Amino acid sequence: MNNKLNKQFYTRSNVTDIARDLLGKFLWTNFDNNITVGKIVETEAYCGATDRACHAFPDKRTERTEVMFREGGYAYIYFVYGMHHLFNIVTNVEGRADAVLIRAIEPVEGEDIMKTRRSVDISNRLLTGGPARLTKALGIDVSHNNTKLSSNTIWLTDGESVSEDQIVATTRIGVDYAGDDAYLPWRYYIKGNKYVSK
DNA sequence: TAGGTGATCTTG
DNA sequence: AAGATCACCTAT
Repeated sequence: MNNKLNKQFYTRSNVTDIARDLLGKFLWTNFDNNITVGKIVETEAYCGATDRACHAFPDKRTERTEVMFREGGYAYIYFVYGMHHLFNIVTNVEGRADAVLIRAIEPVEGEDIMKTRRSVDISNRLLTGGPARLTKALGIDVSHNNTKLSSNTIWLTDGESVSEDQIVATTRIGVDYAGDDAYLPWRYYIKGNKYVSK
């Protein structure tokens, strides 16, 4: 359960498969010997070639989206609303701009460090449920953009297996600008998990 | 439910 | 060069 996910996992071509498979996986960070670990419980898939909700649509290379065109297994982190850092996992082969947004984790290790970073003293959804809450809890910000996810600062491991009947697929959050693509059921979460965002 | 906050992309 | 927009959170 602590095996690092390998390149074969990240470079598969179907981003929605990867978004589902990421549920239950463990996301680790180690900054200045502060180790924090969360179980991924909510994800969203984005596809640069076909999906209007994706920053890289339609295969548009800009300074910001360049990392999404790399081969799978890198971090795409961007800054929004003047204050929030959102963490994505780049997938597919080089030249295909797909990514999975991590929307919620459940604390596994280092919960006290997470509380300190978040400046709260709570042990519920408000600690790590929500894409900006989890990056803050894990100490991730845009300076970690482009990090290879087999590094020793940010990485993923096998975690816990999640069966198909525990997975809910529904529409993505905050993508109303995407026209019909806003209705794609590309948000996935573990049914009943308390850390899933609202 | 509204306001905060700044990078990014378009000319709204 | 300026203005709208934004894969959100917090406190009212």
